[in-house]
Amino acid sequence: MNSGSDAPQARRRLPPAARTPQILRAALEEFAERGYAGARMAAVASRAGIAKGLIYHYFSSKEALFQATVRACTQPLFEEAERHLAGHAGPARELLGALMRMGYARISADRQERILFRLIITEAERFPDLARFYREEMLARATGIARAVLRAGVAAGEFRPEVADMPGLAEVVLAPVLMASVWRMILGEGDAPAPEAMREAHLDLLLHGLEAPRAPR
Amino acid sequence: MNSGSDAPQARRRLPPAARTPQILRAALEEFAERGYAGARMAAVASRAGIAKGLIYHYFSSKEALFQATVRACTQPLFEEAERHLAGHAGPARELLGALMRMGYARISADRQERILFRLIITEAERFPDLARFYREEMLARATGIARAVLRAGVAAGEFRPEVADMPGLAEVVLAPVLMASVWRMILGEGDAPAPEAMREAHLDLLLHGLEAPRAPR
DNA sequence: CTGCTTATTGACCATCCGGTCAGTAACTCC
DNA sequence: GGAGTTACTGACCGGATGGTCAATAAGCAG
Repeated sequence: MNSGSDAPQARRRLPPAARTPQILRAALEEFAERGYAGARMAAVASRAGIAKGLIYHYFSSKEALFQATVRACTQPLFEEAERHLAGHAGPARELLGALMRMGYARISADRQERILFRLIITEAERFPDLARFYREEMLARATGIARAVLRAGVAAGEFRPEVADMPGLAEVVLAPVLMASVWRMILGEGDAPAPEAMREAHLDLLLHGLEAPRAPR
Repeated sequence: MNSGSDAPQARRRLPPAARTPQILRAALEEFAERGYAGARMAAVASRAGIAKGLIYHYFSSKEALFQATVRACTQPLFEEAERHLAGHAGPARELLGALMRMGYARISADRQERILFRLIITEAERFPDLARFYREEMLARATGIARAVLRAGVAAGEFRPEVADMPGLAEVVLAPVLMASVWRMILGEGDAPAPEAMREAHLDLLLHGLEAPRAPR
């Protein structure tokens, strides 16, 4: 099914640097489809086009494979947003709009990211390492970006001064994007609230809610 | 473990009307802790203080037990909010504040509700019935409440007229409450963003973002 | 080509788990 | 108290699954 392009047909020796990501990709698919408990090591092997035993040559157990899988996916997640943030010069409200478009677009396009999020939601309680990883490497990074935008807006006089360091505000600003993703996981593409509508409403609410009164237009 | 109060010590015959909720409660605990695939029927039986076979006297399979478990929990979920909505007379912004306090308080207090939500997130893709149930009985009800508040505010001249029927806005308004719940599931009580801070920031953002401008821009 | 290293295999094991069933006893009705 | 109903038990089964290991062969150095 998945193995059209990269599955070896016969026994084919590969250096670990090539085999490892192949296994991790297969594992992400399997964990995503079945959850941790439901995933079968034999199915991971089959998706990767290798024998089950080989997985244990690279990962000591199912749990080790799971942790490695989650970690391997978060690398490129925030890079784009952070690049955007660093390179932006214009008004904060445009930056906000651009980041919002990026966030909601990702929710629509990137199924792997939703899947990853669901895995974290599902398994964090059982794997404290995973919860810590989410908190430090994902949530903190995301709220950091939101806070930076808020502060930039205040510094430029676009936003009300109070919003610069209001506790909980970054999380509130972020939440609808994430919930759009969650709803799409639960209900599927057809029945979930439309991300574009949410994005427009979200942006409208934020701009009216954050903006300093009598904003120059 | 859980069976301090209602677990029978020896064979004790109970009418189905008493046994069924006992099994459902045990099942909720087990499903919540392990997910669908990870839950063991023997553990459900043990939590309920009965033999495994008895479960199959009441439910035909693991899946039937799961569906019944989810359905049994949603009854009282929205009743309070809807009662509040129907009985309110004052300004919409006070109604909004009251509903917000209620929502965030529930997230803090009611662990079962968070658990239920996670079960839905986790398993909806595999059980289309469950997704439909969530859409119709939970999300639609919740957005309905939010929309009613928005319309009431517009009707009273408190909110900008555009917000009465802006597509996606009800979902955006709702999202932070739900994300507060999700974060609490993932990170636990200690490390999740504080619901009180989120509530205050959320309310502040909403009131500024929804309110009709007093002075023309 | 020869021999060494190690990536790779697939049969195998022990265990666990959903589901069954034949038997048992608690409760009810007469 | 006797008979009938049915809630209840727990041993058991078949299949699935995480994990092991000895054999195998691909690639490489000489």
